[in-house]
Amino acid sequence: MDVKYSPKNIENKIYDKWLDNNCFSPKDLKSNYSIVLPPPNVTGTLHMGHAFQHTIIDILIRYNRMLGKSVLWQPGTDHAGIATQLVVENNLAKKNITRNDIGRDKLVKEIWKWKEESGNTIIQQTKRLGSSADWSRNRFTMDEGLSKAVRKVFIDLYEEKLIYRGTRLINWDIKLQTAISDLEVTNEEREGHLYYLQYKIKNSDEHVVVATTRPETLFGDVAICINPNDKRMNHLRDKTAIIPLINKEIPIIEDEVIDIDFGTGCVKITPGHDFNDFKLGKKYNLDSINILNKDGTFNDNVDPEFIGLNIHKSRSAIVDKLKNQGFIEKVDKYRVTVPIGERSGEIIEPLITSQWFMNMQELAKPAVEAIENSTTKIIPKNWEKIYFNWLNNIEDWCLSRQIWWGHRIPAWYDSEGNIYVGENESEVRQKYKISDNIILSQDNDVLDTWFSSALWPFSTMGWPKDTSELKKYYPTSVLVTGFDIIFFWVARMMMMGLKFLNKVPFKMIYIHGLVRDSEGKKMSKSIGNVIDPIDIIDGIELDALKEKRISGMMQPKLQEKIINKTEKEFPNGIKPYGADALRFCFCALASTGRDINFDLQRIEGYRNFCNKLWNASRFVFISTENHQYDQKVVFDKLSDYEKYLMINLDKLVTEYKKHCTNYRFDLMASSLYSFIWNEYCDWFLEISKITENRSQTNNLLIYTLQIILKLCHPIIPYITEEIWLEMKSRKYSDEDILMNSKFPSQQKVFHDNSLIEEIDVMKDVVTNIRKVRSDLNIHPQILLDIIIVSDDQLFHDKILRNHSLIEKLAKTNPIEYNVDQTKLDDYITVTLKNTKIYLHNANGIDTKSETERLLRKLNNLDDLLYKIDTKLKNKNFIEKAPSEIIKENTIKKENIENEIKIIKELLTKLPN
RNA sequence: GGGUGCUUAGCUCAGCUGGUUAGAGCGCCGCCCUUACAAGGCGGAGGUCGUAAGUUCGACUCUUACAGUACCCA
Repeated sequence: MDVKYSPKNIENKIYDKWLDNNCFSPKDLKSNYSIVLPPPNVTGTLHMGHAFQHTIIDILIRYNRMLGKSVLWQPGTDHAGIATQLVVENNLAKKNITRNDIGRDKLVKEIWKWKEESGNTIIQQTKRLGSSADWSRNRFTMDEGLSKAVRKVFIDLYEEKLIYRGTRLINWDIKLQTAISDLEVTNEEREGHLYYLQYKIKNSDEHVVVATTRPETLFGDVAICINPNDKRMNHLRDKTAIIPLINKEIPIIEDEVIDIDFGTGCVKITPGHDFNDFKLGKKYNLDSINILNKDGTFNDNVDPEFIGLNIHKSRSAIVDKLKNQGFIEKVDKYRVTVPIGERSGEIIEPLITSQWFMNMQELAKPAVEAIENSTTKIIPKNWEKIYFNWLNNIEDWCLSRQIWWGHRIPAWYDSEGNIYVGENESEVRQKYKISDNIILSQDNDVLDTWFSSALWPFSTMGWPKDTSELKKYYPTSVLVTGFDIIFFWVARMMMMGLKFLNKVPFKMIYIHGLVRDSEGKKMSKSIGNVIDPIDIIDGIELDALKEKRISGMMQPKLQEKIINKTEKEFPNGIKPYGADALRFCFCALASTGRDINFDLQRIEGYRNFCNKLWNASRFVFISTENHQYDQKVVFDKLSDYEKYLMINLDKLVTEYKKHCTNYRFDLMASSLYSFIWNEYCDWFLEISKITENRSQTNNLLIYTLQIILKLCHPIIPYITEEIWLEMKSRKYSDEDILMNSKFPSQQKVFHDNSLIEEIDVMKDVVTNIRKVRSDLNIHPQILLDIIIVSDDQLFHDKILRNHSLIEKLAKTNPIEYNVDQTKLDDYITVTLKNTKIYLHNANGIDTKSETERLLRKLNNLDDLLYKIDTKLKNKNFIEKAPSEIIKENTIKKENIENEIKIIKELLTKLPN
């Protein structure tokens, strides 16, 4: 083993070793465990969220593998329809080529080419994290098998009339010229205006004033609506209004949904361009008038002056014209909510078009029930509410997208517009008995990307074929994913799994939080606070980091801001911490599903932990040179401390398992951390240096290290595997590869409480002596003269039995006991319950600081005593509290009083 | 507007079904280069647990209100 721990030198080597030994593919064993990876976009690069997710999944996977299960971790990528097409289109645009120049087939070919070249970036990066997914089974949502599954689901649902074609209002992205689902639209609040428009009343001099944030849609108005309870509006009942500019007559209708307090209490109804109005329009059987072309320009349903102009750009022109003709009463400033397309960043227009939809209500029911009756459990439980809330108010899903990259809808039309759905054209002709001379053309649209992801848990396992994988690994054990895709993905997988396999896709859904920056801000390119996990693993120089963060950033102002921020936060760039430290860090931060504020300082601590483990291992190997290792540990023969260690080691295994099954990775990490650092290293390794039974202690050093390595392996696989190599080469283990080794079983050791107490006393005595040494500034090398006086025989015996440990660990001369106390005037004292520890004042001890120390302690004890005393004097407490608690407090009080007495006595003895 | 979290040491977070002298890591202070590790050792300081009421013998923990904050939905 290298003297220095350097992750760079071991990680790639170890990963290759695992690959060479085919460690990632499932073995054929009795019990099964499986996880499907949420497939990242092919266009994506690894970010902290992925790294966090992979860490958690890999911990579960490696742990269960070591428990002796057949474990499948199914990886893959998602074709990400719009995003991927955009990437390739943008590349073409650099060569001044548009998609229409080359046509559908060629564009799709280009995208496949891009996918082959660049689509694996994220997979390659992922491997750096140590992820032990079965890469040989890597799937892509547009693979032939998965596409087959998509077609089957579409056809089956169509035949059940759960998928249908309909004309209705959908979210239309003007820039991308495609429909998008409501989930892909985010609502942003922006500074805007509320326009008060006057509509003339027919056959009258009156007018009605309508408040609207979108005056330009008035060409599509079909009614004006008032609240029937609004007395101010009585004169308007049953009247007809006239749309300004185009002078079209529209009725005034009444409905209670109208908010009397908004604007004037009158609202214009534009069913063709507003979702609420669309519903109202249906209710009152009103027409829907579309005023837009697909590119967002006005069609000929508007004032001729505006035909062909972009709707967003012509608002001010329309407002001007209205103003000039006196139709605008006033304009107020107003916060408006604007729908924005997630992909394009453009304002989304509600538009009436013909699309494919999936009827969700029926499919949602079993998905709700599965959670209700705990067939699938969600952890943390509070996400269930969100899940229910969405599924219980679900709207039909708009499936079709007007793009070219994706699963083309398996529907064909004849010249009369009849629809035929089937596997392919010839199958359709056969199925519907269509003769060859009738021309059929396939639907031009593709399916929403999430359609194929919804089938992921079973399409990756070969469905619709009845495969052995499905039998073995479906339902999967757990889904590990972020809350942001509960709707997009998790709920839809539940629906599809239940519909087509009659079984939930996973038994458990573990929802993890978002990884944010150290200030709790979302990591985003535009804020410039993104950290690339690879940079944490390999390290990065400041200049390179700055360059990376501003690349592709157009605004110089933003660039400057990001550069300043980066220089401030990482004045020396980022050091290479290695994948293990990153993983341990994520593990330790994965508490109860809340977001993680990622602080680099924290990772440093875990890199140090890896270093500690490395050096402790080196120490073990150095001390056990030429040792004949015996796997059997005979508990009875061990020294008291060693027994104590074994009991605690066993406790650690138990806790670890508990935490892992409860998905409390933070607790898992901290119990490992504290045992290894605070017990194994701080006490055992030190005690081992002064052992009286070298061979037995050596054996235990190795034994404990082996278990520690196994427990650590799921979290920090690289370093543990590397250390294991040494274990193996010294013939301390038969197990070749740590990752394939057997998880430690709990040992049947004695649970000896008095032993635990005894060692705790020993530690207490040592710590107290060290405390005084430090307080009094005595050099660590000087051996102290110690006298121990105890009123408590039991306590005294415990100390006596461990005297040699105390002497060596606290660096003292042989301890004396119960000497004549009158001789102790020039000693200072530490109290420990009923016991006094005297240190000889031979080294010019600073009595002033000693007095201060004692007074400080006395103060604390006084406070404590007061608290307990008031409690015990409270009648109600004595009457109502359980006797155990009262007893506990009484004993506590006695101890404190005793201690106070001793300290006071000491203070009087101290020379001033 | 509706909903859901969060608020504990300078920072990032634990604290299970109410009874602990309220914990950890990092940071900070002091001493020490002791032959596994200075990416280290030993020791220390630091908190009226967001505010206010309530339930209770007893509240960081339960209830309510309020404040701040974050996110989701409309």
